[in-house]
Amino acid sequence: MALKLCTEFSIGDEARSRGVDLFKTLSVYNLRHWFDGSTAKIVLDLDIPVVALVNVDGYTKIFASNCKEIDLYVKKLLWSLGIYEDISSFQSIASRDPLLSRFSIEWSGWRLRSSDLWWALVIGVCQQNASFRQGWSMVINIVDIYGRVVELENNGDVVLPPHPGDIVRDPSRLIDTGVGYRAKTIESIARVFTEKRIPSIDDLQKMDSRDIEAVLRGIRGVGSYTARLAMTLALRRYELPPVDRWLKKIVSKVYGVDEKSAEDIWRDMWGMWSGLAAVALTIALDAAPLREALARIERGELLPKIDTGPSPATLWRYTAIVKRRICR
DNA sequence: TGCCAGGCGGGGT
DNA sequence: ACCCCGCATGGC
Repeated sequence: MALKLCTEFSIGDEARSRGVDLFKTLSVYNLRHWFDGSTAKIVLDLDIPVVALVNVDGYTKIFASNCKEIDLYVKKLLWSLGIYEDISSFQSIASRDPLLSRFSIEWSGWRLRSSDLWWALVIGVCQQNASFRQGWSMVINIVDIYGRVVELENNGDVVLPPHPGDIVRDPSRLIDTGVGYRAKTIESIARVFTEKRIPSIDDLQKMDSRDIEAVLRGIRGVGSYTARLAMTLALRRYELPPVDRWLKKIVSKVYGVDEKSAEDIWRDMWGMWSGLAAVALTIALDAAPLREALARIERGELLPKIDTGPSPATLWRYTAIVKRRICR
């Protein structure tokens, strides 16, 4: 399959005038498949498909098989980069926070780059009961095994994350990705999406956060953490934070509260930005495992490092972060 | 080597 | 409303 070049333009001025740092925005939580240090490949629609090439200088090309809805794609690109997201109130809360004040200044240009809802759920499931490294190695393996390469007119090619239909068609290969018992969950999510047993993104966006969470939790294997992470990553809905053991322990330690009330404290502090703040903290601490994260907080090391091995900020530099299983 | 890790659901109380 | 356990896999 080949996609046509529909349009090219620059978002550089727009990004600059809104204080958006495109390198940070494009590189964080990205993979080698979709970022090489200067250009990001952003999948705007997995069904059609639609792909944008965005350079860190802002120069952008949009590719699709059908260029009719180009205005919609441009809008979606700007939305997915968070260009128009006014995070000033997030930054003002962060400036008074012991964990994120430094991050919010040094990384003020970072915006969360949103992804497809189905894919965000897969990412969430891969983080369940696993370390950062293990979780992201699962994601990479899934792309390597199920991803589909499409050509971009005169601009090389791109590997698309698997379409849910690809998983439904042949779930057996999930075993080779190292997801273990999570395979069942990934498969049931894929089925929900292919059978359209879930409201459209537009309909979900009209719903209350609690209701969206309930819809996502209706999928077996998707609990509150995964549902909320997906809402954060795919819908830019941050009012319900994904609280895992990691965040719970850090919050209870740093703010001196019971682990049971960690979520309440976090939501009281961050309000509508709770989910974004949770993701920001993983960046600031390089997603270090709990013990190490607590030690870093103790030492006041609250900015991402570049030499700590795979981390949210450097993930894109790695092709594989753990050894791939040799298939029989 | 045997734990254990950014969850989850099912079963207990 | 809690608490507790098993669960695939890979890292240490």
